[in-house]
Amino acid sequence: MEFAARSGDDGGDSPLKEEKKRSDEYTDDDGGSHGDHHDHAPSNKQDTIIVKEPPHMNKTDNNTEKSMAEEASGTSALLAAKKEEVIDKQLESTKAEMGEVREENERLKMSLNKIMSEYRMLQMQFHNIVNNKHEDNQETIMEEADLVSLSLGRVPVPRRSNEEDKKVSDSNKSKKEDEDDEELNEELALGLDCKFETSKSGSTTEATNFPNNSNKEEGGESTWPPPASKAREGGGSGGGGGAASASASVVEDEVSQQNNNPAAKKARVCVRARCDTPTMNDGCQWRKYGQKISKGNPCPRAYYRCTVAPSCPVRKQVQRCAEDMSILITTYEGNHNHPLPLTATAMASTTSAAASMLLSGSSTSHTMAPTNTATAAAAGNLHGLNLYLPDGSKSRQIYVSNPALSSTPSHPTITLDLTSSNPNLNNNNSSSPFVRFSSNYPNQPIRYPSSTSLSFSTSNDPNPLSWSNNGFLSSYNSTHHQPFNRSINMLSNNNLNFERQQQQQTMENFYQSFMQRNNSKNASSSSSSSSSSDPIAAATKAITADPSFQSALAAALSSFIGGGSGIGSTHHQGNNYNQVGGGGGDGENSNKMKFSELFPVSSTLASSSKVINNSNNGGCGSSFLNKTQPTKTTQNNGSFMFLPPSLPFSSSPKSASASPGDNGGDDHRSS
DNA sequence: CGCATTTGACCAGCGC
DNA sequence: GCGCTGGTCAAATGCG
Repeated sequence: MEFAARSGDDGGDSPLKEEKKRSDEYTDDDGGSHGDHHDHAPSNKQDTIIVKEPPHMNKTDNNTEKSMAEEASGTSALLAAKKEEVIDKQLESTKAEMGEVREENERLKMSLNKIMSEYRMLQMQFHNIVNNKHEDNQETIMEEADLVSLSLGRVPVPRRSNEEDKKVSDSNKSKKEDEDDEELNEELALGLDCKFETSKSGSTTEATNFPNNSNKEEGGESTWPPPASKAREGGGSGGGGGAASASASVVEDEVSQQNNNPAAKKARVCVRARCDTPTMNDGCQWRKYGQKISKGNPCPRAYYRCTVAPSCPVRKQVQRCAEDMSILITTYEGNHNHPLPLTATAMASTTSAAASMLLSGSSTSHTMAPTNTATAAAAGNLHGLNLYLPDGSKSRQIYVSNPALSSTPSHPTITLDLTSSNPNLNNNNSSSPFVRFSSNYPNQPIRYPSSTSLSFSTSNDPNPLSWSNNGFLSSYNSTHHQPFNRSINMLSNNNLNFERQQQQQTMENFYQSFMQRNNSKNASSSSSSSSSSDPIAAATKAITADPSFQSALAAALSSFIGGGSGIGSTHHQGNNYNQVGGGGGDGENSNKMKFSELFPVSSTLASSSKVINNSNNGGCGSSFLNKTQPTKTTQNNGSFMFLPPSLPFSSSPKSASASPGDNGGDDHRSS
């Protein structure tokens, strides 16, 4: 800047000075030699000739003619001289101006270079600051990693930081600088996202958004394109073959964005819930297009497709549990490409979030590109999610397993077990229902020990969560929702990346807040034996001591799991196309179920559309245990407060949406 | 009559 | 290559 300022001062004065100087030089030259000005020299010769010729013309009138000639020659000489002078002045002025312009140009260049250099320096400084912060956070997280595997959306800091540092060191090269610019932008975006959850809605939608509303469907990671290999797919009875193909292309785009992971193409969300009716009323309209007897289960599997929109690619499979006929296994596949009914958003958002978790993990397991490390880490963290929900003697668990093996990687399935009677899988507490998300993604490294859990619920919760008509968890008050409302609302932007980021940010904020509180609590009241040796218990204590924080945590988790629609996002429900599978909470039926009723659940682990039920009393998937891959699911000894999005399944299915297909074996097929 | 469901057939993927 | 299985199609059927 110093140089620029100085040059600027020179630039302000120098043009005038130089012009004046050159003007003086011009006058001097005009009176002196004109050797440089060829046009000017001949004219002087011409004047000389004119002066000399008259004597040869007439010698008689020598005097008069001579005087006239001299006068005329003098006049013409003056005129010519003036012309030449004017021309020379113009030329000189022009040259002066050009020189001025050149110099100005040079000064501008110098200034620009100076600014660029300063910009680079500031950029490097910013990089360093950001990296330091990330490293600090990462260190904190890694310190607590064995205690809480809840850093769902955390950005993978270490790799990124290293590479950026490396790039910063090489910032002299232009390419590197460009890369740094990109990196910087990303960093900046992330940083802003951390602070302003709503600020990125528009910026992050370019990749996954679609020009029209129908393309919003693929915002979710739960992109499940219809089987492209099957030519018959488009011409189904549902009609809309062309639209279906368009949707398929959209899905393919989405898939291609997801690291070309074939597994991501067929991700599924399996929901296990007790339901006396043939099917759950999840709010969407379904049309049954097939039914088959699946291996290992005498109960037929019914195939439904969404009929809300003719081109909607969403499929769902409904099947009774073989061992417990009261349990209905509903598997959702695909994303709605249309606005969902208000009553369908709960389930849709829930499944979308689950699929998002699953696919986020899947996409990262195979792609280690530096630019995608954030997603990779998030995914890895997702698979380490292990949440328990102790409710007095009972505990609810949300668990995202991270199985390393999968029999059918092409069908990664995440299971949401909402059955109430299943005993806790890992705990030997026979009466501890829990919600469990499981995924069967193969080759997924476990980033966080799955055995860790965090319990911070109170045994006697005065405010049991319940699912109200409009999809709110009624026990939440608006105050507790506020910190998360923005992020939740933004989740309805139908952008996969954004949604994921929002979820990550929400969880990250939550985590940070939690850790702060935890630390403070430990500092103040560390009398318990678990304060130092058992950070889990300490965290539990810290959280249980603060009901408001429990609610905030619940909101965060709900927003994460439910994709935001579950809490305070009713205004966006109509636009939430991102959901996986059918819709959800049948708010119209107003099953104001208590949370404990909705999520007393057991844990299941789905492996390639086969459900592993670890419960002792017969989850429907237990019969498939022999076929399923052993997962790295480990003992979950802790408990974790979790307020999952409610899944208000209507017990009385409507004729339109409820498909009686699951006849419990009435209509067995043997294809 | 229109729509949804049923159901036999077909196709593709996978494992042996 | 063959058989098994899952998934889908589409004609037939049923229902309001």
